[in-house]
Amino acid sequence: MFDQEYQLSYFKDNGFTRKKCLKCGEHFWTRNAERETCGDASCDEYSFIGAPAFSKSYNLTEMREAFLSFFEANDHTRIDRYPVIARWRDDIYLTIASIADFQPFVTSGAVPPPANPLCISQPCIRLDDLDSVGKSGRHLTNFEMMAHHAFNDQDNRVYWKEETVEYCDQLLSKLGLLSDVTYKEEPWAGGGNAGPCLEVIVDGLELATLVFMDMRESKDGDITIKGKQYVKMDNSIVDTGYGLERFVWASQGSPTIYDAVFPEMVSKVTEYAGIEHSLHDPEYAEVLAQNARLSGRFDLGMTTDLDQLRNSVAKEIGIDVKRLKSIIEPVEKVYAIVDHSRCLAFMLGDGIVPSNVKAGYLARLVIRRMLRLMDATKLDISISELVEMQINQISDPAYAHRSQTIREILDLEETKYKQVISKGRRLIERSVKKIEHAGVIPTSQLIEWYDTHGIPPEIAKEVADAEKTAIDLPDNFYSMVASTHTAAVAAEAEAETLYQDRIKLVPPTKLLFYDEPENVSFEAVVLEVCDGHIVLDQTLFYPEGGGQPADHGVLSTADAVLHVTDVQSVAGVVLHEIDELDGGEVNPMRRGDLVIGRIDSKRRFAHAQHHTATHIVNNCAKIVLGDHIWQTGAQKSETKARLDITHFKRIADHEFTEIEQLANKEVAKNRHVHTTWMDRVDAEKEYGFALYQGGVPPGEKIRVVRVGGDVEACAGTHLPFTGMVGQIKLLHTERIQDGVERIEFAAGNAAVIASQERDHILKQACSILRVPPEKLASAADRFFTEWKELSKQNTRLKEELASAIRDNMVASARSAGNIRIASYISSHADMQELIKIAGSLRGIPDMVALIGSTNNSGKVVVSVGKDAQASGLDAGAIVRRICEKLGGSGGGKPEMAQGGGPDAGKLSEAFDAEIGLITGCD
RNA sequence: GGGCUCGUAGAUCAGUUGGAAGAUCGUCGCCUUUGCAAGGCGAAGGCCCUGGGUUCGAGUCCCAGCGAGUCCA
Repeated sequence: MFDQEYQLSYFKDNGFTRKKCLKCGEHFWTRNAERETCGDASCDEYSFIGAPAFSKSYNLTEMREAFLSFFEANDHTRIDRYPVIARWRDDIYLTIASIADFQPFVTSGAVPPPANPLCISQPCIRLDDLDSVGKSGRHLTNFEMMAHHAFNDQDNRVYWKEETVEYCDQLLSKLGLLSDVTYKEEPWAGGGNAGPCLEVIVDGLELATLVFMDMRESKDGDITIKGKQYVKMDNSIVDTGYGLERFVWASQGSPTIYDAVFPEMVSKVTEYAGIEHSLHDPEYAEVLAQNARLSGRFDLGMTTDLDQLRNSVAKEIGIDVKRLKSIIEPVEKVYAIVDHSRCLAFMLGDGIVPSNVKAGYLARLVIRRMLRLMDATKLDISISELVEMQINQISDPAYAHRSQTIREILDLEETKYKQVISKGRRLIERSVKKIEHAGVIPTSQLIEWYDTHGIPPEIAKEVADAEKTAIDLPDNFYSMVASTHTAAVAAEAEAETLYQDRIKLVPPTKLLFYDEPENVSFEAVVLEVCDGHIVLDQTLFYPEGGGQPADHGVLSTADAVLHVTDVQSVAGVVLHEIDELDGGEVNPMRRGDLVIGRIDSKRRFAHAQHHTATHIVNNCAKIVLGDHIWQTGAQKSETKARLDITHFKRIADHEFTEIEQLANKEVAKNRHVHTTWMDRVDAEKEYGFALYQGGVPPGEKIRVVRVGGDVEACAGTHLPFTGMVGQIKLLHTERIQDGVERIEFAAGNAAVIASQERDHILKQACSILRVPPEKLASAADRFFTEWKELSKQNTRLKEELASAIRDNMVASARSAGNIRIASYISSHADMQELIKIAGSLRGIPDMVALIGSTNNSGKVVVSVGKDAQASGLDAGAIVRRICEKLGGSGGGKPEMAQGGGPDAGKLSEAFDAEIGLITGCD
């Protein structure tokens, strides 16, 4: 496929020939006449280990600089890296490639790139190969993708394949490449785009990928790649990715990428793990080197591959597999720990807050994994220290003032993890003791423990072993867990857009509320009527969006007044939904009608107050809690608003009041609220991605709203001055998810009403207890304590009363054969009292006691002594017989039972009947 | 966004088919001891998370809420 796509004159002019790989059958370009294989990892062994591929050894900083300055010298603009958390995207959590920085708006052509052509070194995080990290010698969770990008469209052609390959070739020789390079042909597809691609391979290692993106996915596309249809795009993008860490590794020729990328950290952690001396052992060195050379061939996603790798390394060196494992596994764990620590440095440095959902969950995943590895290697150091070391290595100035928060987050996570583990151990110990005789702990139990309690099966095994209990832990445990989840994944139904077909034909509605924020009425022409929805040429009605509800109001013509109850924007066209007409009247609006619209200004004003207040509160939360605060959602109404923010612990009372005070100070300053339409690129440059607190708006121009220190891309209606918010009253906080706090508050008149409501509650409570408000707490405390004491006293008294009644009953008991029978009816006793009496009587072997109360409904308790039971009497049966007569039922144990029924008046009669029955039949 | 689990004494947790709220540790008192540790005896300590519902009767079953935990996307 695409054979012709790769016939570059650069190849032909520079001594390259096209060959077919003897092993994998793919085509590649090479200068080396003798080369028969493509050079890819599965076809060739690494040959740079111990024999560097470049004439000079580079570290990360040197290599990055060499790359960027090379492209700068070739007319590329160097741009700053983006965060590893993809704030500007709503389809992915983490930045997985440099091109992700420019998706979706730049790649689609909707927004111009920040520079063209450009070069960047973008830190990326990919957790797909988490299991291979440390073992494969080349996998990293976190890497920097050095890249140069050129964005071509019909008006502006920057460069394409020829230049891209030439740059690559020149860069390699500038870096001092000693070996030969192969360019392997490989069509690329991903994220809805596709195109031809060349993999740049040196000494068995893929160093870079040159993607020529010129197709997009389309159902009726004429080009098929990997089972999907694509069409050619009008624009085309040079998307390259040069693996910084791989270049450094190849230049050093160290056994693994980890040794090349973070040598200091590796040696420090090996030291902490107590294995640093063994690394100097020649046997170890040999094992590690062989393992490194061969591991490139294996894709370690599967356990079988790992076993194969182990076997072939053991064979090569001539040692036992067990011995090999004992040598290599601790080292692999150290590599993984070091890798994870850097991944976390980036994640937390860029502001991810660990959570049980979204990107936060990914951070926790890595944290937990690292802690587990640290346990396994018995590292006597805290996770926060290791991550801090990495932060110092990265030396990003923005990270410096976050280190305090990062330390706190990690220490908290470590504590939480330890709690989970110790809780898990106790849980397992308990269940192991329970099933002692049954034998084996089933896999299903392990899955449940892992799934619901987060207990890793390794820990379960450890505990079970210690308790000498068998455990059924299969190798494919984690995939078994995964399979229990996939069954539950529901298919996402594609939402059908309202009146899609008809709206397509209507021009976008002109939005008046931005330019005329104070205006409440307007004139417009009806463009379209879809049942109860009216489309106008222009409108003052704000359509629901950005957590702000729609405006309400009326649309009137010469002979009709229609109430607008909802307003939605569909692809730029605003639909005004009108209230149902009386008696099924037909919508009187017709295309071309002239209407006068009037919005409910009170409602609009309340929304604006809450919206502006939301920005203020968000900013104050950031000031009080730290700059890891990020809005994850917001909703406004007329009476209150809520704001969800990322925070790693509960908001404390003093923080709550501090935010409230700060917010009201901002209101009092009565600052101007600036709203401007800006080029997206300029706005991002000036304010950063903090703009996208409330989500990412589409389009080249975005509306930037500046409220004091808070700057956000926001389409909502705001007040012109902060003072118009009036007052902000924080109502309460809620933890909607681990790592996400919800602040609820009211603004303006709603704040006054909310305060009044609270006052009212306070007054009510005070009047009930007859205390002034300042004494309410102490009074409540006193009453509660007193109430507890009185109920205890009450219980004691009931016991005393019970024993007095018991004595009376014993004295008045009637004999019937070899049993005695006594009864007692109270007019006020409750169930608890009756039970106490019965309880004190049931110890008398030959006693049958019928105790009842006519308080509210009929209540009955019956006790039957041991001997009486032996003669065939059953308390449960007696109670049931009695209660049936009361219109109820009951039950219990043979020695004591209780019940009741609504018909209390029949109690005495029922008792007599029962006594008659018992004495009669006995 | 979806799934699962848990809220009972200061702590860790039991609590059978719905039928008188428990254990262990800790606390306090007494006995034993020169003292401590340990042991023996005893005691205090509970809005069974909250609110509805079902029921004669709910810690237990159902619904809603609050709080905590965990797995996955």
